[in-house]
Amino acid sequence: MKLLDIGEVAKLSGVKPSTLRYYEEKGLIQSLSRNGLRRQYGPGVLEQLSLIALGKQGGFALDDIAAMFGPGGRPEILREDVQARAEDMRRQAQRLEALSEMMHHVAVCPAENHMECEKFQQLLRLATRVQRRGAASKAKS
Amino acid sequence: MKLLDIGEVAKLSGVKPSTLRYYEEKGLIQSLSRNGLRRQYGPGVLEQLSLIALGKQGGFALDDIAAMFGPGGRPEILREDVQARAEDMRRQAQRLEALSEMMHHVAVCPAENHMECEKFQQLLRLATRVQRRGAASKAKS
DNA sequence: CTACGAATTCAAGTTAGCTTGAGGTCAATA
DNA sequence: TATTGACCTCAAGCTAACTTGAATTCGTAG
Repeated sequence: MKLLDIGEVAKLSGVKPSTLRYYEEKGLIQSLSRNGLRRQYGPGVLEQLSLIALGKQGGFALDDIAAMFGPGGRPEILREDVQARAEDMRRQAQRLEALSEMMHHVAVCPAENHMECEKFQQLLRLATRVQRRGAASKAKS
Repeated sequence: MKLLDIGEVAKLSGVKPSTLRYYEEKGLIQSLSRNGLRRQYGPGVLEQLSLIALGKQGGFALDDIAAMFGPGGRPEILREDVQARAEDMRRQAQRLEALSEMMHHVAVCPAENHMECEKFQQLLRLATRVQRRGAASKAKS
C-alpha cells in the first residue's frame, strides 16, 4: 500500500502540515507508521480529511467530529443522539438554502436597508420557521 | 413604538446581554436610544438577530455578516461578490444535506468503521463532488 | 559521506467570539 | 425617600482551532 508523508498529504488535501499534526493529536486522523521520525499516512486519510471538512462546515467541533466519525473505534456514542443531530443537520441545510436565496436577492435588490425589503423579510421568515431542536419557538396564541 | 431593554431582548431572542452589547459594538445591531444609561432596542432587532444567527450557521464571520446585512448602510460591498457567495452557500446547503444523510446512516449502520461502509463512502463522494469555488479539484484524467 | 531539505517536538503565540468581574449608575417599586 | 435589581463600562480572561519558531533529527540526492 502506498504511503504518503505529511507534505504530500498537505499538497493533496490543501490542509497544512501543522494542522495535520494537530488533527492527529486530537485523534481525527492517524498515521499508519513512521519512516524514521516521519509520519506515514495511508491514502484513506484523504477521505477522512474530506469528512472532517464536511463536519466543520456543518458547525461541529473537532471533538464531536472525532466522536461521530473518528477512526479510533468510538465506544458507542448514542445512536439516537446521532439520529437527532442528523435531523438538525437536515434543517440546517434547509435554512442555508433559504440564506442562499436571501443573498442572491440582496445582490440585486435596490433597497438600501434589507430589512425594509418585503421579499427579504419573507425569505427570512421562511428560514427561521425551520427551527432547531431546542430553539424557543415563540409563536403567538 | 415599543422599546425593549437589553434584558427583554435577551429573553425574547435567547441571546445574552453580554453578547448583545458585543454585537452592538461590532455594528451588527443598534439600539435606538438610551433610558438613562440603558440601551433601548426597537422590535426589529429580533429579526436582525435571526439574520445574524443564520449567517453564523452559514459559516460567516461577524464582520462579514455586518458587511452584508448590517444596519449601518454599508458602502456597497460588491454585489457580484455577494452573488458568488450566495452560490457557495447553495452548494454548502447541498453538502450539508448529504452530511445529514451520512449521519442518519451511521446511526443505523452496523459497520464498526464507517469508512469501510460502501454506502457511507458513496454519500461522502456525493458530498465532496459538490465542491466550493476555489477548492482544488483533483479529478483524474 | 556530506549536505540539504523536509520532518520532528514542544512551548508559546494568535484570532474570533464571547464571558466574567469589579466598581459604578440609575429607574422603578415599596 | 430608600432600596434594589437591572443596567452600565472597561479590562481581563477563556476556549477552540490553529500557527509559529527554535532547536533538532534524519532520509535521500549528489
